[in-house]
Amino acid sequence: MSDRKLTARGRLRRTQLMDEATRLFAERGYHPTSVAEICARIEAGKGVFYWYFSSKEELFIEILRDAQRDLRRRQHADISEISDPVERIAAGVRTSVMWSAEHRELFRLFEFAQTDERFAGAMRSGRKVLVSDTAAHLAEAIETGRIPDARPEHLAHAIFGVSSQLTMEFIHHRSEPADQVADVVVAFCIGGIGATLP
Amino acid sequence: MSDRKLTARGRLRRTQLMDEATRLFAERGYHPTSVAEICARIEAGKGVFYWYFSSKEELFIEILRDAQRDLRRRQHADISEISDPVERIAAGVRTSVMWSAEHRELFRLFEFAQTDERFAGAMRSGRKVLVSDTAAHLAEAIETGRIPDARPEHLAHAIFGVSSQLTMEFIHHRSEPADQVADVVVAFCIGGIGATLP
Amino acid sequence: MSDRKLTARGRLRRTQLMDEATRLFAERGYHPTSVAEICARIEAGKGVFYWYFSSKEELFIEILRDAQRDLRRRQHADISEISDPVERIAAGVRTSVMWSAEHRELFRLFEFAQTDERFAGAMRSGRKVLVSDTAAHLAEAIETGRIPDARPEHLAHAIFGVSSQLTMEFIHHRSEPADQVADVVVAFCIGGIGATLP
Amino acid sequence: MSDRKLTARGRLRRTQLMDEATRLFAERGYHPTSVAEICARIEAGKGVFYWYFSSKEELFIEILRDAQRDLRRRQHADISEISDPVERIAAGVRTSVMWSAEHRELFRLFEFAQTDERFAGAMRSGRKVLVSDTAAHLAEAIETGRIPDARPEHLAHAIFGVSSQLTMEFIHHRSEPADQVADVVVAFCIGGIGATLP
DNA sequence: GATGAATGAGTCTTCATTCAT
DNA sequence: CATGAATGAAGACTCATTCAT
Repeated sequence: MSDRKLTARGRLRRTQLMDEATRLFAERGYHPTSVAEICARIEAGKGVFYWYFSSKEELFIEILRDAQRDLRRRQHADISEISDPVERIAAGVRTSVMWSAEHRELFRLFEFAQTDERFAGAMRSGRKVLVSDTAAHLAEAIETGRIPDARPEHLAHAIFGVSSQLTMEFIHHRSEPADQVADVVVAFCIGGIGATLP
Repeated sequence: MSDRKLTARGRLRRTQLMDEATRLFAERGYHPTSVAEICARIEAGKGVFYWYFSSKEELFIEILRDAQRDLRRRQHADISEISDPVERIAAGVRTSVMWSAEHRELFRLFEFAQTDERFAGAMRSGRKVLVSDTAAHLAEAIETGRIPDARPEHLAHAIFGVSSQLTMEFIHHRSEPADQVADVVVAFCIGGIGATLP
Repeated sequence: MSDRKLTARGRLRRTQLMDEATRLFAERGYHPTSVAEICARIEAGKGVFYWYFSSKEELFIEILRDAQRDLRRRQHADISEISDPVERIAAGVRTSVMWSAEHRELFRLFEFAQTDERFAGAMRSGRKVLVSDTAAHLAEAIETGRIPDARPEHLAHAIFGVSSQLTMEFIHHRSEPADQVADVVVAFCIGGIGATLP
Repeated sequence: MSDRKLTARGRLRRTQLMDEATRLFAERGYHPTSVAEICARIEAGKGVFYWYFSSKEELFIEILRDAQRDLRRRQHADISEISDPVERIAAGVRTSVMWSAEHRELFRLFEFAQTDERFAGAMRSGRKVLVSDTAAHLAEAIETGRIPDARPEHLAHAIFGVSSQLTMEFIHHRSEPADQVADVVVAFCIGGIGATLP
């Protein structure tokens, strides 16, 4: 389905569909959003949807994958030149908070996706990638004695938990400035892994 | 609805309904579980359901509230006699991890509830209570100079995030022993708030 | 589905549904008839249908089975007391022509069912039963020297073909009197198997 | 539509379309086969279809007509030189069985076409032609005293019924050799009309 | 208190057909 | 001639909810 060759206009339509769906899914949830409504919003017949996606489910998975890919790309870009592993972790965390602040809708989708059997798999594997990036830096920090010994995976998930929770509560619900929240997250995590920043 | 006076048998029926619903909602999600199925499982007609609950939505909210109440009660019991605020926090965290380990299904329900407009409100207020308990201990710790200055609410949410994430990943998905995971959570959080335990 | 216990009213509803469906399927075909229409005709909501049948397909198969069972019952009744195998065959053929004359709609359903993969199986097994009844009489006739040797199955199917075709053309399309058509069928078949009637 | 002047390539495309449609209709039925699928199979856009046929219905009718024409042509060829009417009938029957054996798919299409209002008409008139060819030979046989008096049309339809049924069951389903089945058909029919072959 | 039955709006999806390019 | 894209009516089926008995 997603491998069909599309014209320029086709690509546009497909993107419209994904954007609108993302918005609606985030606003009212996956189940309460109907295919019909997504189409209506972009002023297209119900049929277009099925020209570009084979099912509502497939569309959602596609959105999820795209988003995870995007976040990861950005983290790589922001981190690549940093040599100290702890600073790398701090930068990665900051990036992820900022990204979530900018993509409120995608963030919500991630939350939901974790709770539905059908998408939990896709989410888990996506999260695994993100988390194991962090875990690698942590392993390096432990080996070089920068932080005390511990299981990198445990720490990486803890970091992930802090970022998610604070982003959701303070950025999305209370609209505090994203960079200040990021500071808090970084501080907590650095303390949590037993490191100090110069 | 919930204030109706029930006979002993009535109370039993009601509890059966809630238990079965909890199981099914956790297993396959709220939307994919139909009222008909819940009733079928306890071998009752669909009418029974509407005798005890005015809607599927109400039932779910009731489940949520019960669960939050239960967790809080347990935390109070486990904490009440501890005088050091940091130790109190540690004990509270440990309790919450253990509780989540024992109530896998309720934990999943919490996750979902956060993602649906209809239940997010109920969840937020419930979480607020839990979190503000922790925040109170943190405020005390800050005032008494046990930990460096910071916004208690920020820290409380960070703690909540670590507990949730590690519980989900390591206890529910990977089945690591709950108390060991609790140790990790506690250690990370103590470090995160800048404290040390004797 | 079909094993649900029904009240008197329930049984009535179910029968109404089957009758109306039979009529519509026969009139315009299986595919062109929608579940919605069947329900509308008996002035019921779309949901009733699915209370009694798990799918449109299941309903059709049920109709088919009922009909085959009915025809067979009637043949048994009409034949049981006849001792000469050839006369038994003649009587059976006559019964089947008369039955088809009376149940024009069911006859049409049989025709269609043969052409659709999903129902061909059910039809084939139903037809097999009918045909093998005839084949048994033929075998007896051959053994007792009443008719020349030949494969009973071949003959039975030939008889089946003659009945079907003449019923369809002359009774259903041209409305000739059923008993006269039955005479023709019997005469042709008796000649076909190489017998003579006293 | 069908009278449009086509280039060589156009004729090829049109034939491909008909062949593929015949195959698919026979395999899974008329309704379950979509225009899109037919086009996909010959690797053409959906537009092509509507360049050559004005509708799915028209295509099907065209297939039907072509087939009936072909069968009739072949019967004429096989019969033309035979002077005895009974032998002519026997030869015609044999031809029709052999043709059906070779064109399994078309045979299935005929069966279905009879059951759908839209095509029943086309089928009936086609069958009428075939049957009245046979009826003519029968009339001659009756006039010349070769067989006992009876209504030629009745007999012709009976013959048709025997051929169809035995072909379907023994050739198409049980794969018995076509010529042996043809022998059975011929024998039964000769007996049925009260004739004997020298 | 409880049940079988009914309702009908709403869901996803399919498909014949049309049309701009 | 051909294609990719679009349309939207129609279809099968689900489900929360209601109600007569």
